[in-house]
Amino acid sequence: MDPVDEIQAQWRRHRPDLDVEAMGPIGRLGRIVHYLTREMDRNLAQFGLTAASFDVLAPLRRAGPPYSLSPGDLLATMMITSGTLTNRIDQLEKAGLVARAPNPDDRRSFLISLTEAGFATIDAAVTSHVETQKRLLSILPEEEQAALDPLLRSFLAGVAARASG
Amino acid sequence: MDPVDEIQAQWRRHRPDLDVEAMGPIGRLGRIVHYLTREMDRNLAQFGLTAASFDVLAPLRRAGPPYSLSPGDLLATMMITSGTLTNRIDQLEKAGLVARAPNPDDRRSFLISLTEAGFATIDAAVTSHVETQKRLLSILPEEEQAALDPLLRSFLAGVAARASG
DNA sequence: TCCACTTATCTTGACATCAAGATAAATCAG
DNA sequence: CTGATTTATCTTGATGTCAAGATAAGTGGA
Repeated sequence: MDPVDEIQAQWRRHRPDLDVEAMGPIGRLGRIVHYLTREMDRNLAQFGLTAASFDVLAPLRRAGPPYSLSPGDLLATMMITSGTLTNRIDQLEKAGLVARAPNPDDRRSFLISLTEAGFATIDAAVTSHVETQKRLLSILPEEEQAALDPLLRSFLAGVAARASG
Repeated sequence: MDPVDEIQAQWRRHRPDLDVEAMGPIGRLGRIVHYLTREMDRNLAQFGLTAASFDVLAPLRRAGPPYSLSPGDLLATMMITSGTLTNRIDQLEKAGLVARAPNPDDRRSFLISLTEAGFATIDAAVTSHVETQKRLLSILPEEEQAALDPLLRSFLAGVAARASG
């Protein structure tokens, strides 16, 4: 009886007409992600970053030289609204981790680039970040990790297909 | 190559020293939950609820008669801070879905109860909510659902043990 | 060329959340 | 019984997010 089982049991007692089967896996997914997120956030905080700022710096870093992308490029990878991204870039610009420059290809747009400080920060943070992820995933025995990933792949593919197309 | 694979491939090219294996399953978990959450939120919105308000009303409903709990009882089930809960209860009270009454057992505390309107709202919402969950989970073929849940159970148990004890 | 339409980004206003601290009541040791 | 500590909830101030709309520049057909 994990906490999700308890919740299902309560519903079964007080709303026996409901089919609460799906609540099990979906509830567990949510809780797992909640805990993982909290740990990853704690780790990033050591570098002065939040998940939000990490998610802007990381695409710039992994894009390779010259470490610059337009807000639109960033948005495409990020499941947030444009206003949120504007705000995140503002904060990172104030912190000196990125710089805005005019986009020579499109005067409506900008190029957001890592500064030297931004490069150093994301490089150190991502090194620690992947170690944290490895540690968190290793909570699950290796055979179970191996069994889990194909299922997540399948689920994500289905869910994304339904969301976008 | 799903979007998470693309991100890993970029890191491997530009930071070949990193072990980005764990990013795969952890990234997929996050994205799956993001999509599921969005769908569930949309469904709840039809009842004038958010995930936040649902998460207060639901424990009251499944507690059974007299459908009342203290803020502390609610907090224990809810992974949020006390200030957030205060605010949620304030909103629900304004909306007429719950009522605050003094707690006869402890004068520091209150009893939060479903009003008639609150009861009707959560009863309709949860009926639709479990149907939505069932529909979302059925994106995954049944054998894969059956394989997934034990893995999530194991992962949640490990992660929760690490978080709390 | 010109106008309508689309695209890229930013702005505004409302709201939910958290961390930290305040308040008040309960508990417990002596 | 008293003072110190703990517990339960609320308050405050800062921040991040979104939805909707504004602004400005690019695009394409007549």
